[in-house]
Amino acid sequence: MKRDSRLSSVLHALLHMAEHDGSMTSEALAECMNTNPVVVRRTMGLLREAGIVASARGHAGGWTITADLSTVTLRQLHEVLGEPAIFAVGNRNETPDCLVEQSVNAALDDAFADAEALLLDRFAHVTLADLAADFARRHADWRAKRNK
Amino acid sequence: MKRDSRLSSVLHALLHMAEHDGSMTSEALAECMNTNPVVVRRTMGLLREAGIVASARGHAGGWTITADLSTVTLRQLHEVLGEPAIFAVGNRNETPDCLVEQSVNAALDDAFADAEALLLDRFAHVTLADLAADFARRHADWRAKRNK
DNA sequence: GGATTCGTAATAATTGAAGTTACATGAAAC
DNA sequence: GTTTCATGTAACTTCAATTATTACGAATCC
Repeated sequence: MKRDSRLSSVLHALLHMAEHDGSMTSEALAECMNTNPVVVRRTMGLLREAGIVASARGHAGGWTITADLSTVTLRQLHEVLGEPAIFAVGNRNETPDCLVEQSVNAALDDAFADAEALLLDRFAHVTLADLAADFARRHADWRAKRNK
Repeated sequence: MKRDSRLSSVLHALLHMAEHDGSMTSEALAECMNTNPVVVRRTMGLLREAGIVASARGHAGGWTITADLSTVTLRQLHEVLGEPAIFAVGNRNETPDCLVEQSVNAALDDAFADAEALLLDRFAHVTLADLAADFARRHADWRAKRNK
């Protein structure tokens, strides 16, 4: 399967929107993310349902962030995207009759559950505002280097 | 992407082999794992290169475990399988020019790296002998329940 | 020598994300 | 009100990765 990069994509889009005054069209977002406007609409549509962004049609339409950046966590975004499977490796059969396989599954599930819990906890403590601040830092560094 | 279940498969196979006296053919392993003999050979071939199992051709041929069960960890098996990608989600672009995307990637990569480290550490502390012991426990429970 | 079993290459099936096309719907500009 | 711009969606195709299958060669034992 292809890797799911929607979380990465929406973060990229949201940060661009945060830096941009006014709304941005699907096409503009698609261009700066190297993808397709329809894909943008699909994923941004999920965020709209969650009240994180709003969309407007017609002239001067497009997408805007409606939520406070400091209240939106990566974990929330992960949930909004439908909590896609995090791991690319897993059990062959989730509900096996075979006792051997049950032992194997139990051991693996345990480890995966802990790793997932850690990841989601990390996600829960990173907000869009944090990312925006990190970007501002990088941007300042970049300008300092350029003007040196 | 389809989920990689080779680690699960290999563990299943190894535990069956551990319970079974003598060698087991690819076909027998394939049957108890609900898969194809060729798939078994492919994956077991990697374990053979690592010295964990041995194979013999012809009459009475098949696969046998050569390593001490208490020395083989899940982490080692993961490595033997080529350290497949653990996560099904990830960054859209690993080396972006865009500073925004660099911020996003940095945050995600950080969290993923920690989760991966935890997972591999857990894997490093589980041996085949542990799994065999867990199976023995389940098997005893099952027999007790059956004879009640 | 014949049956059995691994070894392996080549190819197809499967799965789910991502991309594309096409067209309908709604809002602003003129 | 008509044109233009933009979202909303359905349907379909492409793409990437694992897994399954077919086919045949090579080795081993009876």
